[in-house]
Amino acid sequence: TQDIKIEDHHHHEKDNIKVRLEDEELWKKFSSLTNEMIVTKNGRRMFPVMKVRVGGLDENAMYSVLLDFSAADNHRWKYVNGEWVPGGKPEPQAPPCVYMHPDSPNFGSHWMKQSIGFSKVKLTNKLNNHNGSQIMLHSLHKYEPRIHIIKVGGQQGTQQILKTQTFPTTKFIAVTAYQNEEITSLKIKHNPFAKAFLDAKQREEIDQNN
Amino acid sequence: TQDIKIEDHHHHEKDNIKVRLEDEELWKKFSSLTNEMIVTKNGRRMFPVMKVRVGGLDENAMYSVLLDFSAADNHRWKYVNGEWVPGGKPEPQAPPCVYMHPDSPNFGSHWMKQSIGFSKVKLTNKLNNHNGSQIMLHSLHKYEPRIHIIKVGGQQGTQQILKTQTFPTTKFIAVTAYQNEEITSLKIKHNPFAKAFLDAKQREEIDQNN
DNA sequence: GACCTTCTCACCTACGTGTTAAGC
DNA sequence: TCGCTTAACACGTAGGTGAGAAGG
Repeated sequence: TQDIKIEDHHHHEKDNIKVRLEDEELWKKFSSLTNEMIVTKNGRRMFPVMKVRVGGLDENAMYSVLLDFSAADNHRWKYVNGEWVPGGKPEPQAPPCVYMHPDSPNFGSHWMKQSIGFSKVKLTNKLNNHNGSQIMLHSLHKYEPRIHIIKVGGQQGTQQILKTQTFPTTKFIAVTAYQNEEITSLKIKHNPFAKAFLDAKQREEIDQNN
Repeated sequence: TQDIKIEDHHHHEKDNIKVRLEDEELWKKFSSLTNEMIVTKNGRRMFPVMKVRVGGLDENAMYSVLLDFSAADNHRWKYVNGEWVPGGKPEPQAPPCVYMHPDSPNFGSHWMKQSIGFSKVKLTNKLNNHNGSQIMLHSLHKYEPRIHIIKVGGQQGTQQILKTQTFPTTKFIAVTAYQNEEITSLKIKHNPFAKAFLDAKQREEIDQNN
């Protein structure tokens, strides 16, 4: 029966690959308010950061891990009266570019020994000639991040998508400036780089409660 | 005749690999004074930074690039009367650890498209349990940096050293504090992270000239 | 004492934040 | 005007320097 298990494992390699989102509680806080991500000319990091844990890879095989953003719909969105509402006309979506995790390519053992963070990816609203760290998105459109696991071939350089995983709680609307103040407060509260605004915001909230 | 060339290329793959040092003029300035590198408990970066340009790899094959430090001799060195002199007894050298460039493993095309810098490697005088970014050296011993090109095998995970290159101008003595003031001045002059001391030192030099 | 090592420090580099005012 | 975008800015994180005093 052990032989059968091993054979089974090899025949269904793809099915055994698991991709789990980390920090899901944090993502849910943002998601429940409709998450927003800033896009700038030079590119802005995501917060929260996409972070996944991968299992089921062959320790000695070579993989790349990719991140991209699928258009959640074709609408343009608008923030009116404290609510996000879809705009009028569906627009054709440009083909989404893809971000390759900087550790790529690497062995299955590398990808599985610790969680894989995408802190370095930058979201932009300009078509940049720059490096591969920037992904172009359309402002005021909704996106859903996706992780792809790719098997890196041997000498012939072939690449094959083994697994694609989406994460509904990580959906967001790209913006050039935050629309929902509650999103701003959550970002300031949890992102260490925004600590400069933490005390000020906290004081405001306290003042409002008095 | 073209077929012969291609065959020849494959038979002598190793011989075609070239590893060239960058910033050699800068290295020479330090080398002419006998270069020193600080080692600390937590690890200190090198300055100048080892930076090489590699050619002659197979674009689609997978390689890792390694850095280590061979003992230039078995002596302990001493700085007396403004000169480095070898100490008395030759000592057995511990096996040198090796630092793997963080882009490893990667395709030949990746390694060849731009120069490969080792800015992140840290030199330490303690056996650290830490990560793989630190290399342990013995203080007051002389070392010569080496670059290794390793071919990463396919499924079986084999690794084979294809090329080892040393760079005489990058030799240095590991120290816990700079001995030669001229080395200190050169480091301050060229390392951006030491800019805090640039003005002070410059003023001193100017004062000495008056 | 002489020599070498360790620790703390001020001062940088490098760059990630939301804010705000100006631009379109 | 209104809606959206841009650029300059103050204020953080994160960490790389040699100096200098203290330790061994």
